[in-house]
Amino acid sequence: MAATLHDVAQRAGVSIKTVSNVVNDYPHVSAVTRAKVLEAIDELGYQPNLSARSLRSGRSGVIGLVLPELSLSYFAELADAVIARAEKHGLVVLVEKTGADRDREIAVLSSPRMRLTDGLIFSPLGMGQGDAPLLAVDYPMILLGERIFGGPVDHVTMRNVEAARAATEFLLDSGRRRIAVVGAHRGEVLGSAALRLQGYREALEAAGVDYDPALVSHTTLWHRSNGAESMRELIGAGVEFDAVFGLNDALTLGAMRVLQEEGLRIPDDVAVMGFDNIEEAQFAVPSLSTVDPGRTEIAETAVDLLVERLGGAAARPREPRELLVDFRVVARESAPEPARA
Amino acid sequence: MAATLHDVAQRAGVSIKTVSNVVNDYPHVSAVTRAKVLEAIDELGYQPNLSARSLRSGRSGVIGLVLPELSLSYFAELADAVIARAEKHGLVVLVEKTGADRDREIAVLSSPRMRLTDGLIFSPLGMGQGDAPLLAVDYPMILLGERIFGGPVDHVTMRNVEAARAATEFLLDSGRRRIAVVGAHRGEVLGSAALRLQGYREALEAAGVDYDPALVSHTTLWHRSNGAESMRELIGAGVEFDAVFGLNDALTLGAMRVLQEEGLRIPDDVAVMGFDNIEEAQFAVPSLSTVDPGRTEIAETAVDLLVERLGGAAARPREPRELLVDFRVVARESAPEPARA
DNA sequence: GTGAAAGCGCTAACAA
DNA sequence: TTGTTAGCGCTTTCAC
Repeated sequence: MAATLHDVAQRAGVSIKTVSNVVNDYPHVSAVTRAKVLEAIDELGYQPNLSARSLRSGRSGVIGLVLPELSLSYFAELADAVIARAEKHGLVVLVEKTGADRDREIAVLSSPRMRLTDGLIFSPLGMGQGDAPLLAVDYPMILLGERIFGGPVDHVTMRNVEAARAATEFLLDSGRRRIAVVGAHRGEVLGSAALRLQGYREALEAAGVDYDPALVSHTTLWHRSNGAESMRELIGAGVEFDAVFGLNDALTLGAMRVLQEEGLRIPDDVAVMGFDNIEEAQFAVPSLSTVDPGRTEIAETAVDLLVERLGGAAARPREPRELLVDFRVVARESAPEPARA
Repeated sequence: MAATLHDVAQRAGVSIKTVSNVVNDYPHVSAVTRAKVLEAIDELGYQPNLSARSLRSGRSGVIGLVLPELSLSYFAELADAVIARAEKHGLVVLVEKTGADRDREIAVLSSPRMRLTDGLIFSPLGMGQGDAPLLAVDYPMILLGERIFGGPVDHVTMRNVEAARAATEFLLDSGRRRIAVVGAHRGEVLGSAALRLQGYREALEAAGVDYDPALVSHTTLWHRSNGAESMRELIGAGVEFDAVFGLNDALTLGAMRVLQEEGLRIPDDVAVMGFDNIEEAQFAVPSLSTVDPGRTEIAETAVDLLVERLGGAAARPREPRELLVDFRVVARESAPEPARA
């Protein structure tokens, strides 16, 4: 049986409260008493019972992280960063995955299994703008992603439109004019796909290049296989293009693979640009030019904001906040830096 | 304020115990009472307080997963599978990462932050065989990986030696004789690197091919960059080889990239074989032949064993168990199936 | 089939 | 500076 505060108190010959004070670093404890207590703690191998502490204090020291899928590199790297940052605040992370399914996302918001977390970092992929009211939960929550804007909670996200626009401009600057897009979502107005496509269109327009819908291929998911498939379709349909902008890196890597199968040279025949800057992009063949959307900063900001919300009601901001992190275009072999005039 | 059992009982006009019975699906409750209670639960939006339940019952419904790093694809995919399987058992997963640091691994074993988990799935990378006694913790634990064997806990792992031997034999069968190895760990006797190297040597010996230490390159970590670096060293040293066996996929993909930078054709000049079968291997250029070590099965077995240990003491096996999952060699472009006689 | 009461281990008033 | 006491919300005997 594990030792309790009681056991420690008995052994040290003090009251349970004194032990509690020592354990919680309450300052007004005499050095002698403290030493006695610490010794007893050591001898008994005492470890506080977190369930009890949590029941009593209403705080568990656990935050929840809800993601579509951990096997997608983007989310794996995000989770890694969240866990690292949480640890700095003395918090541990409960990871839940939804498979990007709207119903499961909604369910998790009111799931009792999540009740033992102090707050949530929530990255939906199935829910949409219309579901925003559902985010008005009675615990602290930080929203990630670009499925819902202006909701009732803090929101940390990337500059999708601007970043996609910059990526497209990068390709335009290097002389490309027929830029195929991989990974659009049909009928989507918000969401990463729609926003990035919008950035693409803005860049074309600014450069006076006509938008050609034939260049835009649609997928449901954003895995490597979807990118590969889209690229086969584009090529099969005889669409001419001199560049590809993939709406995320996984898609783009899949597409790049098919380009090479087809004997197209990268970047000579086709320049390729991705989005996400996952670690893999750097070691692909050829290495993938992409947009670094500030993933680590998103993770860290999300944790920091959540911790703020967890703090005393006094320090807690009343209004939901919208935070945008910085991005940058990373030039690699698949789309080298254009020679600037 | 959230509703409690008490509130529900009051509203339904029954005792707190009856509500508890309904919540816990205790069978002997009359249909009328049950309906009344369920209605009250619904009206109040009652959600059980898991901290209280956990304090009282001694079980939290949370299991811990301790990994070196979530951003390594192998572990990300492992975590994904663990979370999926845990959910089937109604459990949620707390993920902790250690950065493969021995001290942090040891610390996490007795960390109070882990005390609110019912049990642990533990994948160390820094601890070694000598640390086996530290695994004798007083909560259920399942050990993964190949750093410690014959320890005091259940252990689920892959057939490293046999799988590496099969991979090497595959290369030998396709006529390769000078097989470079990427990712060995100097001085290691146990651990994935040592075991896989052993399999490599066994295959060579069985085929009557001499072992040449010059072909074996060493790394500390197993990231893409380490594989790339090793490959540059091998080539720089003028070592001749007609195949590469990378001790994991990430390493191998890094190495493969350098091979291509150097103008070597894969598999014509150099056949390449990895280990892990991460999703990326399938979409690399060229697609990577590799060993599927049964990652999903490892994850699922680990969760299932842990759940068994979580169960009543009656059903609990007394002796630590050692489980090995099946592997298979996956032939792709980087090392095609040899033409069998 | 249902109720009453005890207590899991801890924290936070309040007292001393 | 330290001790006493009352719960946090739930499960679990044990009666009825």
